[in-house]
Amino acid sequence: MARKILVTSALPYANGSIHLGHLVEYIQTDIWVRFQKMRGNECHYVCADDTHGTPIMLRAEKEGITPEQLIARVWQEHFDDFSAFHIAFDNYGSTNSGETKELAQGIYRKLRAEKLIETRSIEQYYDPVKQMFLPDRFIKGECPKCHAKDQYGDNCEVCGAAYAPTELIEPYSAVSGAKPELRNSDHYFFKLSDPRCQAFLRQWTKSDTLQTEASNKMQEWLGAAGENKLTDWDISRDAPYFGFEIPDAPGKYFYVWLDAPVGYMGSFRQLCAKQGIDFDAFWKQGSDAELYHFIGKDILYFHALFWPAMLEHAGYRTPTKLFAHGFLTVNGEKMSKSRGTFITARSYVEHVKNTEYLRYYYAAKLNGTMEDLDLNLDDFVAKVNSDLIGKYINIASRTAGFISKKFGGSITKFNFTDTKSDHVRASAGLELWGKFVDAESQIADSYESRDFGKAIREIMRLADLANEYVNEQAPWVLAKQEGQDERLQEVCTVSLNLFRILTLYLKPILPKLAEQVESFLNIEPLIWSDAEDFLDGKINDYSHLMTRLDPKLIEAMVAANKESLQAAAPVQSEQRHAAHQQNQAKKEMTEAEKGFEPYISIDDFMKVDLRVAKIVNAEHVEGAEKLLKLTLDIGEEKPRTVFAGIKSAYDPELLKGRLTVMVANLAPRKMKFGMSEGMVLAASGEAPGLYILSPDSGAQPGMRIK
RNA sequence: GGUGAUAUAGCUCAGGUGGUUAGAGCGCGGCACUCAUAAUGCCGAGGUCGGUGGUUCAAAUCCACCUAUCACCA
Repeated sequence: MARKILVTSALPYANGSIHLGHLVEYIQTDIWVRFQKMRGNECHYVCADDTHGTPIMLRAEKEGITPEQLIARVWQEHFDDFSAFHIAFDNYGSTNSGETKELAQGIYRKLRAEKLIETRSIEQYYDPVKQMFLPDRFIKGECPKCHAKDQYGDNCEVCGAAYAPTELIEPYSAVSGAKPELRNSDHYFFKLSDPRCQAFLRQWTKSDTLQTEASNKMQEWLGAAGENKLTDWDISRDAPYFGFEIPDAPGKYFYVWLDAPVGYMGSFRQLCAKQGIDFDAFWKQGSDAELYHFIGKDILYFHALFWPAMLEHAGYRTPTKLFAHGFLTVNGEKMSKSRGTFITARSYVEHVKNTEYLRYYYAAKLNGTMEDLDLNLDDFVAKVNSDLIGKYINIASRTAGFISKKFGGSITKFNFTDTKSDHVRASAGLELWGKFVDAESQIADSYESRDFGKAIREIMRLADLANEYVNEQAPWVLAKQEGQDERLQEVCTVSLNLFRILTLYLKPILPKLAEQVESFLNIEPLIWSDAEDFLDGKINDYSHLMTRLDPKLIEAMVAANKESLQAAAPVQSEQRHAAHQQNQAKKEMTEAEKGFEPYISIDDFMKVDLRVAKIVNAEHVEGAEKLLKLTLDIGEEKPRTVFAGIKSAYDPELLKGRLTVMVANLAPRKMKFGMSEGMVLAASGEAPGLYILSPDSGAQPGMRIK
């Protein structure tokens, strides 16, 4: 029975171009969807542009257009990019749609009725000139840690420190340049801390909906039962904001991350209207349809916590599974504008043109886990050329000519239900053909579990066998011999049938090429259940199906992306920025470390009780990555126990008996491995290396340092 | 600082539950072939399976520690 499946990819933000990193996900999803469709399942693939939020509003303003104009333009760009890579959405919508608005507001109303919405006054920076509240990324100032100028409000790009915007020194608005002031405003919160949400999520995240790695991470975020690690989620933003107004809350808008996933539903609703699909059959609670979200591991938080909690308590079904993938690296490193490896989809299309090369390479590397995926450009060229052209295409290329030239396009008519009869000469071929057919279920399993790399390894193994077969049969020899025509025709026919099955297996990855092959072989569009079919009738003349990838094209593409360095749009993803705000409340409470004061008084210094300490014992701590457990004698009756993060630099055996310096009046701190009653001082800097202090000879344990 | 993941030939990667000389593709060297828009086949060289220590008759595979990279959290 055909499965009913709804699939989504994450919504790209309408503030930037699609790049090769994005494409990992869309290509992965598209391959999976095409596979499901070839299998005869009812599978719908929807996506949309994510269009709301302050960045969109401000960018439109900067360009002198309305947000609607901006998102319409970007929508077209995104859509064109996806089309070029053969990403076949059944509907590509926008979160700025009537459908999404209605659904988002409906979900909100239900959550409110469930008493899961709460208002609370929060204080945040306000731009008095622009008259708007400022998101962290739009506040700049001096880093409180390293004092680098012009750093963003959430973290410092120079020293990497994370902090709250209120900690910035001399903050200013990145929008107007004005000095921001703290103001209060009522915000709406989704009560994720509610016991109902906690209980639901605890169960949901463990119920086989996530990859095991992802599930483990979720348990970390959820904490142990009763730990109440989840904080409420701030879902409102104050006007002016480009988004949907919150019902019964004038001037308040849904935070962009509230309506982004609802965009999946909105886009699907559009598809339902177009094709007469029953929306509720897919979304009502208890639906027997399958729902899968392909996402990057960076947005797991939203999809595994907020989203299912929203759906559950608004009366909808929750996702069947989340498929998270890793990030893309290029040549083993993060994509970099200065190295020219931050490559946009458009730039790839302009330089390389054939997008199926990339689909193939990504497929070869995808395995269904959250591991990062490396696009090694040299390997890319080598793999595409040898696998696709050298092995696969070559099978057709080296045999089709004989069929055209000698037999006018006619292939041998085998009766394959009768393989035992008189086809002795072709038996080697038939046996091989049987192997190809038998590989079907294993390849299907690999596709189903998103281990495309495994599928490709198997397919290429078969392609190798096909080439061996051609070599053994040597059709070029047969062609020169008298009276061997029938055999020649059979060998080429078998070869082309092998090629046909390989094409079928590769079709989810190479849909365009498969179409060309179908037209060359003069057959109907291949579907999965056709694996056992055999060519029948005439084929068309072979014309080259795919040419080798010239490494010069890659070089030119990298060079071109280097040049556009200046035009760099912010790489920072909206997701990260959004995820960050989630931790904001907690961070402010814990009052992160302040930057250094220019001067402190001697009294301030005297507050620190520094003592010479003798290390009487030092040992490894089981389960600790970086800690050593030290026992320190500072002349007290009982030695102190201190955990120090110096494992990387010191062998505990060699520390025993040494004198060092400790802070004796640091408040004791309970650590996972026990109570730490002070701290040992050590020097470290940018360079690797860690150095504890030693007093000059003669110092005695317990001496005060002042 | 904490947690987790990864580390296998020059490159990219496979290697359920520990068990004969550790695999593939590409690249490289040699040979063969010439049908195929230089594409194929055969043979070969290349690895202390990140390091150290341990468990075991036996470890790439299990354990501990160390190192490096990445991610998440603080």
